[in-house]
Amino acid sequence: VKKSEETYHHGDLANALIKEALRLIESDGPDAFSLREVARRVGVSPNAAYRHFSDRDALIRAISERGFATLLEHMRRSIADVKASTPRLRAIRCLKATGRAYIEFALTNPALFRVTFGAHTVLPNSTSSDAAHDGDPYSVLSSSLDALVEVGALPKPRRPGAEVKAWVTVHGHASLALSRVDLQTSDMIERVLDFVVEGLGVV
Amino acid sequence: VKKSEETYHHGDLANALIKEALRLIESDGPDAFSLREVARRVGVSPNAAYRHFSDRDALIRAISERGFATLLEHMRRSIADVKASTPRLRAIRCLKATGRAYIEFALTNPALFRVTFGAHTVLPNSTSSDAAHDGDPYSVLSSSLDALVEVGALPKPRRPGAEVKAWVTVHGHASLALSRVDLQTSDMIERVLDFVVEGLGVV
DNA sequence: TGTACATCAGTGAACGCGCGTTCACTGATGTAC
DNA sequence: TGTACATCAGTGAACGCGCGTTCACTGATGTAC
Repeated sequence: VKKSEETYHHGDLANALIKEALRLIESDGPDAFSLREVARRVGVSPNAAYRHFSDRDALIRAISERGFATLLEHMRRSIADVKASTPRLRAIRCLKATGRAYIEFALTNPALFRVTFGAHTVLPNSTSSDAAHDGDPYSVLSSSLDALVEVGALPKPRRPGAEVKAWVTVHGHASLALSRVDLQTSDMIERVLDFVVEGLGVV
Repeated sequence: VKKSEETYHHGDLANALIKEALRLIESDGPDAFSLREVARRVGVSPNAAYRHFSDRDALIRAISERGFATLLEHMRRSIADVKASTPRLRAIRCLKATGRAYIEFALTNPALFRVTFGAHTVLPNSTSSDAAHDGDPYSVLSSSLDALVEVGALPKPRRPGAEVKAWVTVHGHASLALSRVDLQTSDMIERVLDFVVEGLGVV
């Protein structure tokens, strides 16, 4: 992987293309993306990409998946960092951590965020709702809401539909913050997280 | 305007281009937009557009402005239709009407919604907050929140920051509903509107 | 009311560009014996 | 350990395409007298 510059065979071209595509998109916007430009930046001929992706769309899909994975990882780390003296406090802070991670991800990777939640993205479905495995961002959110119920911080009757309420609010803040600097301060972020907690009826 | 098909001079080309651009975007997605394609559909040579728009970007900007205007009109009409027996109920329903109009606008004109709130859009600023004139969607929201305070439905201390909370939530629902059919039902829309009202602390 | 002429709003052809994708190819690598 | 050969992962040239934009133009319209 390290001496890849020298060899005829790149070694890890698929990953290199995705990485470079991310950098390109992040610096010049989602519209600047093109297969040729990415190949150019990696230092490879345009059609080399076709060894790894069937076409332009396949590369975009790979980028989008990378986005989901990054978001998921960020949420997990954010939850892992939570410190609290009581289970109730811990559950509340974990919920807020998921939302904070989501918004921070958007602000740190604005273009990737747009691609990930772009027009053609099929989002994870809420139907697979026994979300014990936490394989995607939505499941992580579900679990943290379940935890709130378990510790008695969220009345059971208020549990249904809580995912959508939380997600919608956090997603809206993340989206709008991309073009409104006044929403980017951590103060405003904490405010919306508090709004979610309140609105859900956490006691 | 009616016999425009016959004449050499179109008569209202600027408007015709915007209208056709909207139709194109709505049927084939924002990426399908091109100056040439729009001109082609209007039945005019590609460069005729340059009589009315300095370049491609100017046309896009015009489309985006049209989007804001349509949204604003839709919100106003939605408010005008509100019926209520008490001032308090009226104020609450007006707030919900603005949100409903916003979401309905997004669902009715998904591509326009994306363009209007796209990457390069500068959104109205909350600094011009003596919003008595209601010249943009944000001001309409502000006014309806003021009305809630006036009738005593919203405690004054809860007023600050209410715009952002409401807007963010509604915008998030609108955005996500574009790719999630399960959020498109009027049931889910009413649910998120109730969530906003509750979360704001309306009594 | 009629005419001269400036101005307006379109045409048609052409430009250079970067794109996605395909083709026939070749250098590097891994494997069987 | 050495060699033959299949396979893998890249190259380089070319394609057709639609794009935004510019050029010199012309037909239609409005205005001054």
